[in-house]
Amino acid sequence: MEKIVLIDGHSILNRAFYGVPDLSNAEGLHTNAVYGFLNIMFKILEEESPQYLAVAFDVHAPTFRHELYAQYKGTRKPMPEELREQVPVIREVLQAMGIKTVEKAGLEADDILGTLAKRSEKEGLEVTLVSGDRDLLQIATERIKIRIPKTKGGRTEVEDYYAADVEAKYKVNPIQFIDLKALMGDTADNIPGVPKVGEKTATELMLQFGSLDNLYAHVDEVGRKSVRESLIANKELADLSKVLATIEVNGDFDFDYQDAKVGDFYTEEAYKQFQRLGFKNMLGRFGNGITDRKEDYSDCFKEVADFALAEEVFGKLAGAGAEDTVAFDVIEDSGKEEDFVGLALAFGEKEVYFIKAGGFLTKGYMAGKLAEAAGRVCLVTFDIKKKYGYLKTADTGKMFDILIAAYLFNPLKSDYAPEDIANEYLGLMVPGRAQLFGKGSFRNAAEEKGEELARYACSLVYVEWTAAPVLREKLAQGGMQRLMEEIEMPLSRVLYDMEQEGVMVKPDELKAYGEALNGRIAELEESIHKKADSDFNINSPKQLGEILFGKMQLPGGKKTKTGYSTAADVLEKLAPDYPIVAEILEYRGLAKLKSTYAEGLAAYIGEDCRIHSNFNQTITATGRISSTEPNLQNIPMRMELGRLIRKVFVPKEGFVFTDADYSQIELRVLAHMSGDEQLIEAYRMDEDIHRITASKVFHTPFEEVTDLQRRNAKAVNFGIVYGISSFGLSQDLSISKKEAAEYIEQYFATYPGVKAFLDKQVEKAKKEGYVLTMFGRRRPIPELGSSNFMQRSFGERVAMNSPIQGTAADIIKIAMIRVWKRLREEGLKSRLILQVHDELLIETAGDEVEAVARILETEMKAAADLAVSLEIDMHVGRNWYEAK
DNA sequence: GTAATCACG
DNA sequence: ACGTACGTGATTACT
Repeated sequence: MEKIVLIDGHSILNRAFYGVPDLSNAEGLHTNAVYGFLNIMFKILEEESPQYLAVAFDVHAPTFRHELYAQYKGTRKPMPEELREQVPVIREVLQAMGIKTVEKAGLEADDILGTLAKRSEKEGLEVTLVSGDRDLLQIATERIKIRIPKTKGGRTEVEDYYAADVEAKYKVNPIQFIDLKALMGDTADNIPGVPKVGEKTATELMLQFGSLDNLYAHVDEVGRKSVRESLIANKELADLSKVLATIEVNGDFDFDYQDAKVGDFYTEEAYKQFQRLGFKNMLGRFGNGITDRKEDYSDCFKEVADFALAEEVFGKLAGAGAEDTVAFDVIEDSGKEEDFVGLALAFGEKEVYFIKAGGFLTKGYMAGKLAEAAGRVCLVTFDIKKKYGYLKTADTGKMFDILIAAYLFNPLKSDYAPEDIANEYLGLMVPGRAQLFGKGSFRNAAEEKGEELARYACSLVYVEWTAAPVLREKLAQGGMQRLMEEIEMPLSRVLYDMEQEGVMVKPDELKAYGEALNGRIAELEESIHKKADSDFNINSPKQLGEILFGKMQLPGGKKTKTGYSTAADVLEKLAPDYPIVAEILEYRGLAKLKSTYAEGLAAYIGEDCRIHSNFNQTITATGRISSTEPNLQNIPMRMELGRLIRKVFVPKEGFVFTDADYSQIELRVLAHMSGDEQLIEAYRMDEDIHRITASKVFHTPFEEVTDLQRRNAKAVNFGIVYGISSFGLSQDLSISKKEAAEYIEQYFATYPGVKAFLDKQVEKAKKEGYVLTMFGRRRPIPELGSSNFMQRSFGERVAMNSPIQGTAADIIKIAMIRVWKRLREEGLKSRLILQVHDELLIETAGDEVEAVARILETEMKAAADLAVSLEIDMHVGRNWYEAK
């Protein structure tokens, strides 16, 4: 069936304005609302693929409903200037994209949409109506879907309503929804409603009487006296509200569906508009090929097809000197020989080559040539960690990874694809891999789309070669040159080695561990099903919530929008009183251990009996490393049963594990960065820091601090690092918000330097838009510009936390590099194999235990020079359990 | 593909 | 009044 998408122009623009942080283009024109509007529109279009599209706008002329409203309450609240100036802009952009806009004097956008929706439905079209305004829910039917986009946590989510969904949510059908609104009113839409009647009462009244007319016909049957009297006294207001709430569905205007046919949005004109507005990452939607509309460099791309040319290209590489920069990329999906499809090299903007694999280019030959150049020539690539296998050398001094550089420049992005980097830093459009080959492999592309593959490979190294100096310069300007050269680039080499080494696990013991859980899991499952008198799926939060809070009527239901919350903190409160809840918690714990750890880890054990996890360097917002496939940074520790899994992580024959972790590195970093004398002094005392804090905060002699006081002080210490809020602390300690606030106040009175430091971070972030670690790593905080309270508060906490967490991350990275170097330089057999944020694990040769201990101790402590000492805890053991 | 849950620092 | 601790990744259920 054909489909039409109708968009409520002003309402979506409005949503976008308040949902997207303030943006402006080079001319200083505000663009955030236009940007957000287009994002929402593209998302909807991708999901719906309609044949027709139209956007409705209000005309700025008085309308019937405006007048009624004016009689009721003066004039409409004025639009902020920053938004007002964007209204003509979005119209121009839509026009440039060939998108139909509709407006009609005397009709509001709502009325146009209502009319078009009903008309289109009669024409036999499926209708999707996009608005930020719940008013339009009254239009919903089985074939008219209302979509309401919401910005949540930075990204847009869309709520969908067919008629049935309206009923499910509001308990009234779309027609009754008008009367419901008339009763309860809506301040956002300037519908007065009946005083004393809010959402709850209105819903009750609608359920009882079915309609506004029927309600007034039987108004004396209304139970509550105050409501009844208000209804009678305000009948006129109710009628007015109903008129205000009713959307016109028989508007009188012409609409030619041919004008609304979806065509190619990506016109020359639209391109110019997007460029003017500075929407670089949307430029990627236009066409294929490098088309910056100035010069098409792809003319200079060469696919190397004969041996002589290949020799010439490799000769160029061999002839390149220390001052020359060569960008290279290996085109492959895995390290397997058969997946290798070619090598791309760029010696300059106009010297770009793709050498196809096979024939005269083997992987070994390529590796030899690359290794020869490595360390001698400036080498640039994207994601260098994947290429160290070919480069051999451990010296990263002359290497530059544009992926890492782009990450450092803005660590908040979820994707740093080369084509995005080209867009952002070069203002260039290049075809992305997915765009050219979809999900297909390179090998497949080589067979079926040889020409595109060559072009892709060439544009890849072209981008690398061209973007590297731009990024270098940007990093230098941002004060991150040393961070890049001395920390991140060397670290990438360390991470490569760690991935190669992997960690040995005992498959049989892991299997036995998993099987040992089965008995108890089955026992708990049976008991839970019996107690609930239902064979439901305990793993389904939805079913579980319905059983516990619905069927069994346990107290404390409600929480998430999709149903009852069954999270551990909710269940833990019930566990003492309800055996079934305690069993569910135990079941959950065991199921997690079995699925994620016992079975999950087993799937990653290689033929060498080792797990080679990925250590990602360009994921986190703060500078930490992350681990995937599998995540080895969240192996159980806190509970004994889970902790036992660590016994299956073992060193190889003749080796032991040495594990060293920093003692409270974040708090020490805080002491240093804040310069708080009291906190620094506390650390110099070389005593239990939480106990000292408790003693100071609760004015208790050190020796008399109770366990509870210590526990509370510890929680406050953690809270400070997280960007304290009294609510968060109260949740953690199960105390009142007031008490939590008092703890915090006492804490700040004790450590005034800490308070000053945290305030300064927030202030800086508000002024500059970012915060810094000790080593110059930046974390931008766009949330602070938000008009949304919650987002802004989040931004404030992030401003407090990031410098601390990020500096700690910097320090352990430095330690890793230093430890790794020493192990190599001293010719030791021991290897760094894991990092868990504040912890390093070394697979230590039996005869190197003392040397390794010395290296860890020295290098971890010397990684940074702080006002307080860096302390470590170190253990040696036959497995990870014993070593930790 | 997203939400809920829970493992770690 | 707003509704929260900071940073991650894997699994499961379900749309």
